[in-house]
Amino acid sequence: MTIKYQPKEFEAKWREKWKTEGLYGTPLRSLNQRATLGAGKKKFYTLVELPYTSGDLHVGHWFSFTIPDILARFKRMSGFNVFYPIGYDAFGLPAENAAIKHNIHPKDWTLKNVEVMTKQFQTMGTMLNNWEDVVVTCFPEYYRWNQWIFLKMYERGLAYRGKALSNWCPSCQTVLANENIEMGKCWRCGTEVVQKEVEQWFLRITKYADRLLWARNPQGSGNANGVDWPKQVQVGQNNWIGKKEGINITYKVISNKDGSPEILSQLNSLSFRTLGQSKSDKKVNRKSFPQDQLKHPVSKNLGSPSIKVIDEITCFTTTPVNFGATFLVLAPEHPFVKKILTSKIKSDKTNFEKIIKYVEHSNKMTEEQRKIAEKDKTGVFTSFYAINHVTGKPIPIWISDFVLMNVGTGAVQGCPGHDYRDFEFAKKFGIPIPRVVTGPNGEKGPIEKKEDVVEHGGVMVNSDFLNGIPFSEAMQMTMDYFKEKGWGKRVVTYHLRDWSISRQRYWGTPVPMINCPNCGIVSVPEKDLPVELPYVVDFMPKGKPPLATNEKWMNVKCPNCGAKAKRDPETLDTFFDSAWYWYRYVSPHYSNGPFDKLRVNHLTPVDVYFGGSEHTLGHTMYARFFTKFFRDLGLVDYEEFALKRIQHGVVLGPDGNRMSKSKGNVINPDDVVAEYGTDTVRMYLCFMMPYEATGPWSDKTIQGVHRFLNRVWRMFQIYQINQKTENGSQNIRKSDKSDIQFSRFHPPSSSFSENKQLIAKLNKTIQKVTNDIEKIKMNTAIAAMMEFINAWEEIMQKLEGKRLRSQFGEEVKNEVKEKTHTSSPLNKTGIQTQLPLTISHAKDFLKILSPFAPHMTEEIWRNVFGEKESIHLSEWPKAKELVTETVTIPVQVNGKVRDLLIVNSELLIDEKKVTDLALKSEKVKKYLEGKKYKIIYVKGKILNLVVS
RNA sequence: GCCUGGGUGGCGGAAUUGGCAUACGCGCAGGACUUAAAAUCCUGUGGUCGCAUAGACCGUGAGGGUCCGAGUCCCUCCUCAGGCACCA
Repeated sequence: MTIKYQPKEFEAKWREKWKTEGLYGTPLRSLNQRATLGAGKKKFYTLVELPYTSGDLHVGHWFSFTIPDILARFKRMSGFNVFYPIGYDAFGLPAENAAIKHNIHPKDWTLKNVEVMTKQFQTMGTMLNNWEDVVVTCFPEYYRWNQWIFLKMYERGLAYRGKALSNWCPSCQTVLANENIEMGKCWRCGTEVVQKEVEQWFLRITKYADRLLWARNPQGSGNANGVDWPKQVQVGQNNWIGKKEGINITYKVISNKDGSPEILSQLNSLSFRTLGQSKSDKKVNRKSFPQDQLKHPVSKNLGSPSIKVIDEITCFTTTPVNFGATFLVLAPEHPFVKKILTSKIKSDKTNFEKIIKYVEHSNKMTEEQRKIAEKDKTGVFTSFYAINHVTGKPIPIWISDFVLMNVGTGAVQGCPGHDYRDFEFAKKFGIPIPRVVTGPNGEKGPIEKKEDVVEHGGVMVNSDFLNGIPFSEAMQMTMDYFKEKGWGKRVVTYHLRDWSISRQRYWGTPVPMINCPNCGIVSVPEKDLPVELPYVVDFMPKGKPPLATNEKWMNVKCPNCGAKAKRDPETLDTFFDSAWYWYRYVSPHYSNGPFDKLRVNHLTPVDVYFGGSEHTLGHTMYARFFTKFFRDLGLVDYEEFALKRIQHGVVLGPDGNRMSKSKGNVINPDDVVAEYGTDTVRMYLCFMMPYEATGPWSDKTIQGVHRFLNRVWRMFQIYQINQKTENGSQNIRKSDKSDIQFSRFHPPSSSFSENKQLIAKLNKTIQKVTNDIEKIKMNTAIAAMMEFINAWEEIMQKLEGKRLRSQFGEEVKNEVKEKTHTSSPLNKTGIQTQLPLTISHAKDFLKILSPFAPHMTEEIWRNVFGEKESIHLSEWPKAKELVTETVTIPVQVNGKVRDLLIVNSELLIDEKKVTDLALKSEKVKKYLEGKKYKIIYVKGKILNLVVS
């Protein structure tokens, strides 16, 4: 062992040793042998989102795996049976893109990456413990169970064939992922991408919408659904599910008897009852509707010989402010629009031209583009009118792309006085904007500016029988009223849509279905699983899915009737693969089902699930969905698969930008490991920022933790108890001056003179580190250990200094100077160093550092202290409650700190004594000067004297 | 736009949840050791005014409020980052 901290000399050695000693062997094997799985230690399942097989491991992977590794190691030392596995998410588009671009088969590309990444992962020194049984989602052994799950869903009606809008390249004849669209054009051929309805497989996740909602725990523990997940996820998912209670209102669309739309003049000539006269502020009883008050002329008009009802349009709304509804807007894909386009319903000629143009234009835009609000509202008039039920007036029907077909009913009623979006639309197209709700200060004037719009709250006005009723109550009344009148139906809608899972791609799980000319869609029988992905296909897009190019694979016999049939050439979304993988981790080679129920019962739910915040809405929700489905199958007996979720941030490049090859700001972990060693990189990733934060890599700050490890390393040289130094300092290199300088802490023999203060500090540090690891605050845990080393060094220096002074008087300085010049100064002085910590104390400190710096601590543990068994199998130290003799109490006068009192612990209870002590202080006296004052004393914390 | 989370020294960030703001680290300045540099070690380091290791005042995005006491709680505003389903 050399004095200088040179991690390269031992890090690889220990990793090798740990492997041969089976230190991180998977606990799964022993599970098999155990008679009862529940016996023995408590389990702790630490899970990190499985990495995608992109090739190079980057420093972000280190970040996401190192922090959980520290928790896992800590838990193991604390007596848990820890399961900390890994696997690879191996299917997906990038593999196929690489294939297209570089002419490598996706499988070869992926497997090569698995190999490279595994090597890199292993230099991280994590205790990941399933390398022999690593799960790779592109192996048939794995995706076989994807297919099994799909079939189970199909059996239960949860998987179905449906249509959805997709990005479509008309030239390549294929569906494109968003990432394959550049400036609205296909990445390969540059053709303009359009939205096209494509038939595909869906999972009925909407059936689980209510179960996926996060409900606050009534006990107010902060937990929801019995588990501890970030609020960000709970709120985000609930918004995404978007449960809304409202009403579907059906409007009658009218035209002339001959079908021509120009009826406005006729309508105008009809007499309408004037509504909207305020009926005082008298409250209306909810229960009694003014059944007969609204005898407006609608029904009469509808009976008019010149007008007929040609269609109905249903609008969904949560806020039926219907006295203020002055128009309807349809999505460009709305069936009514289709009827106009196909001339089933004839609109005015000039409008017809405009409508065709408008719809064409909006088809080209992706939904995402359409959602970007705040741009100018656009739209065309259909030339038709609907009748507002409560005002009896005809209101124009428009088409606009701000209305999305798959939200609600694809048609909205415009109430411009109480909705900003409707207001803008009405303003732009000159549609009336009546006020039906008072403003925050009771305003009743006309609505002219955006600021006048009232979206929530207020009291109804100009609304006939609703006048004077508060907004939300009035909405409920309106809904009840419409329901009673048969004009609408109360409905619950969800923003969540069914999950489209089929991809017209090669590199994924084949959909285990067969299209038979006689029987239609037929499941592949369970016994025939897996439907293996054929190696030979043409994965250049040519108007059909790549799998369809392998005739041999495509042609099968129908399992039902034996007729010639075709396989489904589509593959499953990779989110399907990752929606249940942690169950497979538990029994990676199990062949009687997706997983071994017995093991799953023992090891799950997952105790902590680490991952990126980018999966707030996608992956984690699908994973929860699958868990609930598994519960319904009787495979698990809980609703939530992870008891706790922690989401990490991103390590940015040194320039503060996201790391990317093109920017040249990528930190390659291999490089930094070569420079500082694994332990330093691990420590730095913990120390640089909180786990949830996002921030830049710093080449400077990493040197700080390296220095820290260096100091720890050197400190432990004192405990070099196998007396190497007795035989001279042959291990000290003469050229290495810094080592020699350090050697003033390096005595030939030592005695212990325990320092109470330092031992109290050690216990505090153990406590702090223990708490911080539990809370995943690794940065402050390291800070605490740094503080401890600072204190330790300081005391060592004092001991050293004291002794030197007493022995050599004023010549200390020269002595020290001389020491640094000689190669074996200690022999010369023959100093006996007093150590403030015993070996067992020192070991405790080493233990709490070991999850962070596993290699260095192991080296010291075994080589300095001569331990036979790994430090990582040792027991986590327990902090002792040590009562410190004195406590510092700040004394404030009028809230400003004026002095610090050092008070004996026993006196803390006694307010009088503490106050008396404070009053003796000159610094405090000065501010009191015989004035009257009030005493506020918080025991053991602070004393505040308030002068009036 | 909506939602979520932030704004604290030159920088990354602490602060037992209302009790000494700036722990720990980086950087910087000075010193020791070196022919020199690197490395290492020591000292200092929020701002303003002081001969100052005397002291005073000001300081946690802005403004107001509650309180003996506010980075922390309340109100109004400014601002930044992330998310908003065929992306791993």
